[in-house]
This record gives sequence, C-alpha cells and structure tokens, in this order.
Amino acid sequence: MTFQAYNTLTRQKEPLEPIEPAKVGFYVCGPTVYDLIHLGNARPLVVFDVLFRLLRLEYGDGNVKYVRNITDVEDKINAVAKERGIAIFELTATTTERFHEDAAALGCLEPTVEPRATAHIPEMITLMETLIARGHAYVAEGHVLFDVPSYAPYGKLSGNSRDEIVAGARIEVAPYKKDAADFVLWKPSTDDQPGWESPWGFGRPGWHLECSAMSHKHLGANFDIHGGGRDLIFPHHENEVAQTCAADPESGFARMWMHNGYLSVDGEKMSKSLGNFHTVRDLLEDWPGEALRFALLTAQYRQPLDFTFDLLKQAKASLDRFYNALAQSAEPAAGPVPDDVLAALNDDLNTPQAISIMHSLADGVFRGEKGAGAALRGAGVVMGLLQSSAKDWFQSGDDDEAGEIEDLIAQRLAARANKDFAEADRIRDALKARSIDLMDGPEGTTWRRT
RNA sequence: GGCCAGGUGGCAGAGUGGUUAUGCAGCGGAUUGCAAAUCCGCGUACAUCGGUUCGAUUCCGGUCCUGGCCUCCA
Repeated sequence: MTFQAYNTLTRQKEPLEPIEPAKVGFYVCGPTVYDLIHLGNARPLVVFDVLFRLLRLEYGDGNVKYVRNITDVEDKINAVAKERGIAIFELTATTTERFHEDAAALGCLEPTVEPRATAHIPEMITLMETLIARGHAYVAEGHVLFDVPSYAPYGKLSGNSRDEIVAGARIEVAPYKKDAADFVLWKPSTDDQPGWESPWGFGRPGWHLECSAMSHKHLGANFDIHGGGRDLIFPHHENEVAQTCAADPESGFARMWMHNGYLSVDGEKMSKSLGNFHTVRDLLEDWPGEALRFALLTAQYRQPLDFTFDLLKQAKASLDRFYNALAQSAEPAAGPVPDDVLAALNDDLNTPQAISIMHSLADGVFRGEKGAGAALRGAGVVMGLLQSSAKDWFQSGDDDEAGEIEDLIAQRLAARANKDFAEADRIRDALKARSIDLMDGPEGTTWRRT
C-alpha cells in the first residue's frame, strides 16, 4: 500500500516515491524553546507522529528517519531570558525538557534525530560561505544576507513572487539590504547576546538558516518529506528552499511538503501573540494526554480545527467507548493494524476515517466478534492510541483512594445483599459526588473516574 | 493589494456524479432493585447563484461569508 499525500509544492495529491526505494527520511520544524508549547503547537507534533508510525510499519522501524529540530538560538529566547533574569542556556534547557515531557504525554514517539541549532553553527557558517561564493549572499554591516533576486525560483513553494512580497511588505526595509525581499542569514551579536565567532565577526544565525543547515546535515541535499504548520510556508520554508538549493544546484531539497492546518479558537488561530492559547501543560491538569491527542486527530490534518472544551469532551467520550470495548474483550494484546485503517491513513492521513473504522471495531467487540478487540488495539498502535489498559484509563489517579473506594464498594454490596437499597444508593451518590461511578455487572461491581 | 485555505445535520467531522459515513448530544424502547455499559428504533445538512449532465452536495464559473500568510508564529 502506497502512502500518498497532498504536496504543497505541486498542489495535488501524490504518491510517496522515496529517493531510496526502501527508506524514507523526513524533516519537521520543531519548537523554538522559549516557552511552553500550546495545543496548536501540538498539532504537527501529533500529526507527524502518526506519519512516523505509519511509515515505520510500511518501511520498517530502521528505515525511517524522522528529524525534528530544536531551535535554541533565536531572538525571542534572548528576550524571555532577559525578562526572567535567567541565563539563556538555563531557559533553553528547561524548556526543552518540558517540551519532551509534553510530547511524551501526547503519546509521541521520539524522533530519530533531534538536532539542536546551537550544535550546528559550523555547518551554518559553511553554508553561508558557499552562498557568498556562489553570489547568492552578501555581507553588509556585520550581517550576511540572502540575495533574493539572485535566485530565480524564489516563491515557488508559497506561490508568492519576489515582487508581490515586496509590494505587500508591512515592515520597513533595513537600510543595509540590497533588495527589500532579502533576508538575514547571520546577524551581529553584542556581548550580552549569544554569539559565535565567524568570518563576519561575532554573531548569531537567522532562524531560516538553522533549519537548512540541520536538514542538510541529517538528511542531505535531497530528501523525501518536509512537514510543518501552514504558517511556516512563507517565509520560513520558502527561505529554506532558497538557501539549500542556491548553495547546491544538485539539491532539490524536499520532494513532498506536508503542511498541517491551524488549530483555531473562536475562529481565530491559536497563537501566543493573540493570547488565545491553552498550553499543553495546563490542559494536562484536567485532561488525559490521550484525549488531547485524540482531539487533534478528529479532523484531517490539513483542515482547520476549532478548539473547544466540548471537542475534548467528545474526544474523551470516544476513548471511553473504545476502552469499554477493550475492557469487555478482556484486554487483548494488539493484533496487526487492520488493512482498512492502513488504507485510510495511507490516503493523506485520513485520521477521521481511521477513527470511524475503530468505532466499527468497537461495535464488533460489543457484538462478540472474535479478534475485534485485538484489531482495535492494533489500530491504536498506528494512531498512537489505546496503548494503556482500560483499568488504567478509567482508574488512574490516587492509589490510596482506590483502597477506600474498594471498601465502600464492599459496604454497598453488603447493603444490596440485605436489600437495603437506600444505603446502597447513598454510597453510590457519595462516590458520584467525588466523580467516581460504580458499575454493577455480572462479575461484580467496578468503578471508574469520570 | 498579492498569495493560500475553508464554508456539510444541535455539535464534531469524513465522503461521494445517482441508495447521503462515523461519533457526541437528543427522543422512544430493551436491559438494570436504581444506575452505568450495551442493544434496538427515530430526526433536520451539504453557503449562494448560474452552467455542464438523464441526474450535482460532489465537476466548472460567478457571488457572499470566514480564516491565514505577506513581521515572530505549528
């Protein structure tokens, strides 16, 4: 089964044809580690994690290389570190650690390689030297700038031409730029800013340059897929293409570009600058990470998705249904991923379709179909869902409390045996007030947190 | 202004040139001491106007509306 996806570059759905037939490599822009990630940032994380899982099934775990960078030098980092009065290294280290915790809570596998920008300064310097030598970059007042007019295909990815970009520019053009569309590769640093010695003086890299250097080092001049949020198409990805391809005429950079749609709030993009965001960390206080992940997968990745608490509620309800099915089928181990689930995901990551199939597998479990539970859990493997036990899903929390609950259940069973239903209901209601539901079944009484 | 998306039932959200997924919520019933879970049954949708077609929600064109990028942004 061949994976196909909508390619932003060609604006059509295309089958994936890896450069090396048995291997796939892809690059996804990771976070700039100046602050906690919000749920909008989590969308590409989860979407491309599903892609990673899917490709690993198809090509084998060892044949898929997923590169997701950490941007740990960037002006926003400097500003936040200064504001909090802490060292830049301290800020990036703790933020990176929290990012890893959040990603794990969302059920994401670790990428194959997670390069940090600050560990690739020599590669960036080499890249700039090549660009200058080839006439695609120039030095001005301690800056190194990319010469946009020197690179004719500029604008191919975003659909913007150089002229249109300049005409729509909303900011003043720095005086040292030869052309209004030129962008910074390297800029001078003062003593209180992070910086490295370079042929052009003490300075630091521009954001776009970092990703070009890292993707080139870990995937080469040509690779299969580049992913990221739609908002990165211009200028970030456009500039990555320009830098890499201008430096190396043999380079085609990424063959396929996959861009996820936005997560919105009340119809507007969730973003730090609008202030309408919910951090993953905050949401994890009240919601299981798996419910957050599920919510992000309820829409196909290219579609806009509007965040509401009702969305999370519905995600949790669906997971409750799946875990009910797994509990009922005696917690089966995962079987192979069902073919129709693979087919859905191979068609441009149609996760809503896959979820729909999972619902019909749950139906199968409730109907008593053999193997349906294993198939359901198998589907969960590629979706990154349903890997806990139903018991953990429903009962996770304070272990000391669990003993007390069991005691109350025993008291209630005694009351029921005596037909003292008033007392039995009193105990049920008391637990319900603590968000604990009791269920009487043929095997006895079980409980869950709601 | 340029470029790029999106408008499907109460909500979320797939899909399709002709019988219109799936889940949640709602209603009725079964089951239950009462519940929960489960099962059975029920309901309103495809922004708008034209065109193509035997037939369009689905293809083409116009219009309206919403959002995004062009500055940092997943």
